[in-house]
Amino acid sequence: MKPKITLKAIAKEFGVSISTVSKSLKNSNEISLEMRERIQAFANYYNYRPNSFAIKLRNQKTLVLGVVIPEITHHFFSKVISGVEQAANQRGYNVMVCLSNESHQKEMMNVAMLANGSVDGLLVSIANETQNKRDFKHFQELIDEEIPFVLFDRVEDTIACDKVVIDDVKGGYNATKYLIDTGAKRVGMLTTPDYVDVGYKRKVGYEKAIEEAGLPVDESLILKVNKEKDIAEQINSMIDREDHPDAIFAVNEIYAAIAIKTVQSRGMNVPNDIAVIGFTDGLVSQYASPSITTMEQHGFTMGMQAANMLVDRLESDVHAPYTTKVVSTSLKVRASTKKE
Amino acid sequence: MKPKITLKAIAKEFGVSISTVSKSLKNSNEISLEMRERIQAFANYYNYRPNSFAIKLRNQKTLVLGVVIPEITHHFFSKVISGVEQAANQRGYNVMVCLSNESHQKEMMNVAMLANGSVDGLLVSIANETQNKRDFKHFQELIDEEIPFVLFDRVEDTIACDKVVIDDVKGGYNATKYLIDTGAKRVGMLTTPDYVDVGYKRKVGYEKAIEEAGLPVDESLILKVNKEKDIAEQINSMIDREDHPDAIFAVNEIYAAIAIKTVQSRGMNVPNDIAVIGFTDGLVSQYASPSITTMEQHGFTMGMQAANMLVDRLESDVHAPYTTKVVSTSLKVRASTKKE
DNA sequence: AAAACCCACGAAAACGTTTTCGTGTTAATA
DNA sequence: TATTAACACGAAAACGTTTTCGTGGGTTTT
Repeated sequence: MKPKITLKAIAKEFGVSISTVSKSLKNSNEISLEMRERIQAFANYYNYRPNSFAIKLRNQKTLVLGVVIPEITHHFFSKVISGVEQAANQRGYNVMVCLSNESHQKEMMNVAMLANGSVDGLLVSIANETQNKRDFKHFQELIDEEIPFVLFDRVEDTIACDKVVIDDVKGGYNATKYLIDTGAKRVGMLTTPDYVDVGYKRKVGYEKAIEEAGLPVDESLILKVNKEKDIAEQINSMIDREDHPDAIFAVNEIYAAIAIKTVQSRGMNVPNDIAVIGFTDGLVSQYASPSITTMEQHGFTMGMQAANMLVDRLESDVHAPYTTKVVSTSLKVRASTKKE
Repeated sequence: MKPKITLKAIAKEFGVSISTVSKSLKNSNEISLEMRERIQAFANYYNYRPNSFAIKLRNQKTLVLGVVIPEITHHFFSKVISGVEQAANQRGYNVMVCLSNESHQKEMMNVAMLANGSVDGLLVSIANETQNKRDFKHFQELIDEEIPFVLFDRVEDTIACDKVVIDDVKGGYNATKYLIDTGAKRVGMLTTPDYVDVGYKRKVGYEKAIEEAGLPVDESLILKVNKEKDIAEQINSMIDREDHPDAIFAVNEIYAAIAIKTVQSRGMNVPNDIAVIGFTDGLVSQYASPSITTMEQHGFTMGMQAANMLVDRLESDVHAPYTTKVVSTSLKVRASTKKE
């Protein structure tokens, strides 16, 4: 990198002090108009830009927000990033993205790295492995060091901080209720292991809707998908029975899409034989055949909210009480479910 | 943020100089073992971490790579980010992501911002609008300031820098040739306006394959999709004719998916009546019905390559001659095309 | 006993800003 | 004419680190 021009160099050029140059460039009327104009013209010509490290060292602020997410290739998370980026930019901040790849180890490293002066605050969605191990000491360190952070989507209730969450219980409830309202009598569910917070909550909502409708909760219709094994095969075992469900609530769009393909491959029709509803409105839901009815998660909104909460705390009262914002889901009816 | 402990504070605590503390923490044998141990224990207890701004001010290095991409919600770009992130991390760098949202203005702002000391170098994929306007002066500024950068995927040949590209001409050629090899006689193409570099190149490959097969190039079968208008409608106008194509090469997976839905909605079968091949192996291609045959772009590989090129330049010879790496595509056969 | 050497540490510069507090000169006021 | 005010600028501290170059006191060598 070319050595950039500094105040010192300009000062030398004009035979004045550094302070004079600094003030001139800030257009301080402490300096004579003539001198100001000459220095400004010179600085402009040489494209002077203050050294950002020097500024940051002085201000102890980076104007950068750090984001740690489990996976960037999930449509939902990329939407969140977009939202974070937009809100951050509007408020004069930039965004640094780190990926945990669902690894506890990598999440800790990223958090530690970002907390170590790279950013003013962070936005984190917790990795599955971290939720499984229930090891949150890296967040405790943030609290000890008084570095503001907000948890979003995949949160942990016991951590004292700002949070932005989807109302997953309600989302699960509404999705299931919609299936029941459109005629389903036996609703199956494709979910994650219980340690995945959002999967668990959606299941709670699912069970609530089933019970409210006076239907029996059949544990054999709740499949906790093991991502390590063949997913289609696991789903197939639910469909390949006499008493297969007549509707399926999938906890994400991928499971929904695989379910649809599995149903179709067995010669059955979606939604007539088995209706399917997903979660997260990604590209797959839009372009699958049939297109998939789903619970929209509004990731973009969530990202904006989270970023704004963080900047609010950064710029106003750092010790304000913590709040939790709930972003509600909304039903997007498409072709994979029956009409009311 | 809690005021962090500094060398000065430790020095005061022990009644020694700052240099002694600094050296002790670096375990320099200039300092007596006893003093070293006492200081290290103290620093450790108070969780001392050097102030990163001070370090950066001193070293004039950030160990951060900036990335500017048009859209993060494109699966291809999120794959690239993953690759960049992994390669960067392996080599001790972090990644800062900025989105241009296909806007020329925002791209310029992001590049200027990142170049202004936030990062050691950048990775950019050019926004459509920039390609359309052909205004690349922000890159010229990077060159003038000698800030290393590498362009990837959406590049501009006239800019002097390192590049990583897909062999789009060959990809377009191979995709088209595969359609012809599996029996197509009239191959249509869904592409972008010509100013989108990658779309243009894929079209060149398409035409080459058509000509080589001794088929006529029918301009009316080449649809330059206007993203502002209803895409399905535009595609429909190509299918809704007596002499509709018997195969379609779509320049991305979204157009491919929409084409499939459009064909199906007209009561025709994919691939028997019209075969469809896409570009980019995203989730849509995997989960559409039928699943979509496509040219894999290997975004992850591309990201890793680009990041490594950048770090290589940063860490070794900054004035080495520029190179262009070509990442080849590969055909992923699925169900939207006929078998050979 | 003089010369050389080692040890353990400190002073200070450097990185580039911003900002407070002078200070010397000139012009306006009493 | 003496006092004050305005003006235009400079010195220096502060942000936190690293590193070079001393230096004083003690120990070992000839």
